Amino acid sequence: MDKLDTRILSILQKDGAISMSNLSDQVGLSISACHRRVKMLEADGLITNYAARLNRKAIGFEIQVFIEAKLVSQRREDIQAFEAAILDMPEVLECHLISGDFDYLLRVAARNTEDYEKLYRERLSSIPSFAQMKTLLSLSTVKEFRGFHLG
Amino acid sequence: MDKLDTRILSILQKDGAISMSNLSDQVGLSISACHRRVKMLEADGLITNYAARLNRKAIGFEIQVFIEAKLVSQRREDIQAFEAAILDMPEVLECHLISGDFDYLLRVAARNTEDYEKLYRERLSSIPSFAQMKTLLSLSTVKEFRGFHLG
DNA sequence: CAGAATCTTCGGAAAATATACGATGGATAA
DNA sequence: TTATCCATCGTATATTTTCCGAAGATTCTG
Repeated sequence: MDKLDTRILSILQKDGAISMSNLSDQVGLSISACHRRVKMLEADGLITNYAARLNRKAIGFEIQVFIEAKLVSQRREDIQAFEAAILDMPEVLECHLISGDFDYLLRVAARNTEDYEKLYRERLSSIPSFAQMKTLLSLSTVKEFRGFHLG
Repeated sequence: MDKLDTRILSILQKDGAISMSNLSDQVGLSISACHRRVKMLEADGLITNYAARLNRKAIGFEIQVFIEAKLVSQRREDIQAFEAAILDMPEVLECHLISGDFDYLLRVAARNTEDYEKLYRERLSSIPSFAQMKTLLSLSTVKEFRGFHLG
């Protein structure tokens, strides 16, 4: 991954729908050379996919919450049961196994507070291996993810 | 935003580089009708942009960390100083103002532990309004963000 | 039922993407 | 040093996709 690839990735992170000719101009390559590199970056798995980013509030998700969750134990069955349950809940946008007092950090979006309360009372709390949680309500987004800082 | 728009958004969240003919097939519209709706969704701001998603580890960021941060006070100047500093740090991928014991939740990526330590000792801790933090090291990603669950 | 909205199909121009092929330049080995 | 190989580039060309308008059909709604 040289300077040119880095530059290509930086641009594509910000604008994945840019045309090849525009992209090639910006990195200083011919269209075909640029095209070849992009395909290479895709084939090598550096670019996993392209996606439309949506405006969370505009599509009706008023609430965003981070949840620190703790399990009843670190036994394999409990871990697997919890992770399977999480993977099966589309409202849980992401989930990370973490170090610290808690075991997992989740990110959840909900249309409103009722939906969120329902989710956490009826779905999260009812996972058998689930022991305890701490809710961090996102009051506002100071900085939104717009890609990694390369180079 | 009707059923068709929802369907279009769902698909574009997963694959922002899909061709119009493929997309229109999947939603059951003609190419031009589908094209019109997509442009509308963009113009209305439901779709904010398109982006390439990168494989974090493949591009060399071994470390991902969540940080809960607390300020010395909730005075306006301290808040503004902190947020300005955060916005100026490209290693901080996102930052949310949150409810709870801490004031902010950050997500940070670093190439290795040394880079991370350097970042937090030299850059984060040195923000004047910064008082205290708790690091949640991401040990593994159980579920990755792949878009909101619509409909 | 009438009007509004939205769809479909068709067509063509413009733009973008993909492919083929030859040229250049650096690295390696005789 | 020179020949050869390999990676990467650029130009040119072929193919596909996008964009946008027009005209008529269909669906929804009051």
